[in-house]
Amino acid sequence: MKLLDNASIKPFSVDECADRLVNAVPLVMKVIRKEIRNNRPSYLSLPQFRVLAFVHRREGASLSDVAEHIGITLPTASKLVDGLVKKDLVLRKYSTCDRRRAVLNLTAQGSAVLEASGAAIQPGVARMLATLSPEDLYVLGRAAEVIQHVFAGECISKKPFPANNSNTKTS
Amino acid sequence: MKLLDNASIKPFSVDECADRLVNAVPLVMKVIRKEIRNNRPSYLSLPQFRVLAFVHRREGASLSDVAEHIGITLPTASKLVDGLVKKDLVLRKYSTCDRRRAVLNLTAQGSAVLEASGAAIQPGVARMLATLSPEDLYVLGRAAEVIQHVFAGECISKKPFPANNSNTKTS
DNA sequence: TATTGTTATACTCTATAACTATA
DNA sequence: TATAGTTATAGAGTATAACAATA
Repeated sequence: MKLLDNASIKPFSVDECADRLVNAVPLVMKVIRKEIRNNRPSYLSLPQFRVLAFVHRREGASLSDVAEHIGITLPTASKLVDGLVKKDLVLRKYSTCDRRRAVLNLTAQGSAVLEASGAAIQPGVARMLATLSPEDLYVLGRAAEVIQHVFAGECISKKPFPANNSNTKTS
Repeated sequence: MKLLDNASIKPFSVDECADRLVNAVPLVMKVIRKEIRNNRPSYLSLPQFRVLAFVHRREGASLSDVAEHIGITLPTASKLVDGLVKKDLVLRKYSTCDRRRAVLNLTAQGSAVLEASGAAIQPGVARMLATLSPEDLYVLGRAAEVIQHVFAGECISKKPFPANNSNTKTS
């Protein structure tokens, strides 16, 4: 598929592109954060919400996975998960293969809470885009693809995706 | 300037575009945050860095401006600024027109610290983009433009830009 | 001995409530 | 009475250090 009219575009340098990205991305992030804030239950802090969302994406994740991905230390992750376990949103078992390793999963209630909140984020952003031309929408959609391709690696744990091990026991 | 080969593109819906944005933007944000973390002086916390950067963008801003923009309460902003003033990075005077209103400015040292740190963020992102094709760079650059256009309003205080009032006195 | 996670401790960030000073 | 900011208090998030359990 031919995307651009190559005869007429003036390409951006890597540096200029990075500049623009550094300025633009936080603007979107601010809206996303606002939506999360407004739509999460009041008893869930933002860091807890992030942990909950991560466990959703990576059922069976270990505490180290959480810490590494969210960018916090192990003790902090431990305490955040403590809170989620107390609220009955996350189930913390320990792997029978390696009994040191925690195996985190959402409870039914955790899934419900996350879905209810998460569903509200996208529409908030969509409202901002409502007035854009099809061409602008296309540019944004394609840019998101490029970003996924280039930046996704940063977001994936170096460790293999944890098998959703059913050989677990409750703590 | 003709940007897209309209005959061949399949436009994204607003919803799909929002979906993609919600997934892609945090990936870039994570890299930006990492760069900030790695390049700010160790005596500056991330919230303090954000306040410092805001005062840089809005010399003469009030405490309320800081609180509203960063998304924190007035007492929190007050304490963060306290720390910056103690570190001699921010100067807090009070307007002579309205003696309740704080007037915040960077000290020479504050400017120096911010510039040194800030300069390092963009190259970190640029490194991620090094392998992209000119076409992908173009898409990212254009997307940033669209985002600026649509989302910039969210980031601007509703109040008029504070005049850099020289009629101030030290506290 | 190395790895996974927890506990202890201390500090920053954060908000709500109550207050002061100014308008 | 309303607004800008500070202070008091309490709770959450954070990291480093020390520890326990397991591999």
